[in-house]
Amino acid sequence: MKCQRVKVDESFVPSVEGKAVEVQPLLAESKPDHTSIDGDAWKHLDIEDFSYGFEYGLKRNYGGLDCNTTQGQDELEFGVLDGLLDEVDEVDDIHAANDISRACEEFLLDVELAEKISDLDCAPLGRLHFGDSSSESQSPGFSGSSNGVHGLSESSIAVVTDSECKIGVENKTVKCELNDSSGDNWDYQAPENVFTTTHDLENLDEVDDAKPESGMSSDDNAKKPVQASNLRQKRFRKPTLRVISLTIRSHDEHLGGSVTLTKEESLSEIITQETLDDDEKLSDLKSKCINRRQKFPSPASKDKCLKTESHNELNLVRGFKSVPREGSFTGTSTQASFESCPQRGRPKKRPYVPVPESDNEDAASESEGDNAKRRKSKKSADRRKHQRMWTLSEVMKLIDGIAQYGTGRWTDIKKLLFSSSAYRTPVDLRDKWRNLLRASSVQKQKLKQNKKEVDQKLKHAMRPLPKSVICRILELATVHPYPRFTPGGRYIRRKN
DNA sequence: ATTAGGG
DNA sequence: CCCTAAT
Repeated sequence: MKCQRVKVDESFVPSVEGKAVEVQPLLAESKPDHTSIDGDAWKHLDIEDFSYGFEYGLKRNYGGLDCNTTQGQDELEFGVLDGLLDEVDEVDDIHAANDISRACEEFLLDVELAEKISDLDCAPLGRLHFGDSSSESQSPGFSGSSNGVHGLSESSIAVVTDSECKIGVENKTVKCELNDSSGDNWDYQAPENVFTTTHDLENLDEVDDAKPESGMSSDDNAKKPVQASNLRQKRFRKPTLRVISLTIRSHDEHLGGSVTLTKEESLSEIITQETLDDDEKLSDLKSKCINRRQKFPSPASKDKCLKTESHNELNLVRGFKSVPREGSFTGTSTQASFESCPQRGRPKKRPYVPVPESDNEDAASESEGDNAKRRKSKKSADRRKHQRMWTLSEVMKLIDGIAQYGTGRWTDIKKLLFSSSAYRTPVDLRDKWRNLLRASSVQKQKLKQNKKEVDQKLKHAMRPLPKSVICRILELATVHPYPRFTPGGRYIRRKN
């Protein structure tokens, strides 16, 4: 097994060194002391390890056609990554190495982000790189995972463009994933769920409406049906993931703060377009990315930024898995069964609530017993926030619920619309509504000013909400005034 | 137990 | 999100 080699000799650069060598300069050039990340995983775990495992996972996907990764397995792999984060030193056996490799499948989801980013990068910069980069890289794009990284050292832009142009469906990406994820993101075997209700489509339109604001180009996005090839392409591009992440950052550094803001905004917008079920999965990643940009927007704090960048990227992967697959479940036909026996609400004390909380699926697949054991042995929930990002779909569900029940019946809304989300207590819903009110009113004022330039500066404080959503919120705000008080000052419940 | 409201 | 007070 190749993975053994990696494990045995950490300094050994495997045959995929094209990757490792290419990527590292990027890291090195901006962060010379990348060995001193605050006492954690990255101190011991070098890029090579991941790159290698990365490719391994890729091969495994296509060679073994291991697409029907079960939720439980993902769960376990997530745990493995978690363990890596916490105690890399304990990666001391073949199993561990194997786990690393398989855990890299998790980059698949990450790639979706990368794709969106690449859209961003491709469009504004033009397709200048199309020709040269494609000719530059190895012919069949998919034969090796290294090609995606090829040429990174020369021009990170080229890499992005390359990956995108190889696919040749540049503008289809978003839509495809929307459709794809509306059904089943993980096992591609449930085609009947691929197309969801018109409600989702509505949402798509709404997001699209808000999209032009970012000034980015996804204008000619045609809503094309999902095709198996697209799904495959996503996997093929897996290797570019990390590179693209790095690329974005490097762009920011080179081009300066203004661009950073733009990217941040667009990024969140794009990610928001994830389908309503899928974005649940993406939520954590989204928050990670956005936070990352917010935290280190200025090129000044380069070193620090980079250091944290790597760290965050690990978190990113973890966060991805941390969002359970229940989203895709609830959004589809299986929802009924889930709702019939709603999960008991999140523990009253809310101790750590390892975000995944997909115990049902987890228990279902008992394939990797040792892995489970490994995960449990680690205190994996250490750095995990007991916070869950609100996704656009959730927000819209909440808005729908408020439209139905008005404000003040949060438990009802929770039971009816968030029955499948063990997290999100009624209080959470209310808090979120409160925040939405504030945010929407603020954005409305921004709309009046209509100063995009100045606007952007302030905008990075809050993640832009689609205009349509803002409208609904404002509308609801008038219909259901939040503090619902009678003239006498007493709170009244809307009867219904 | 649920909600309002402040931190 | 968390906590507390009020209901």
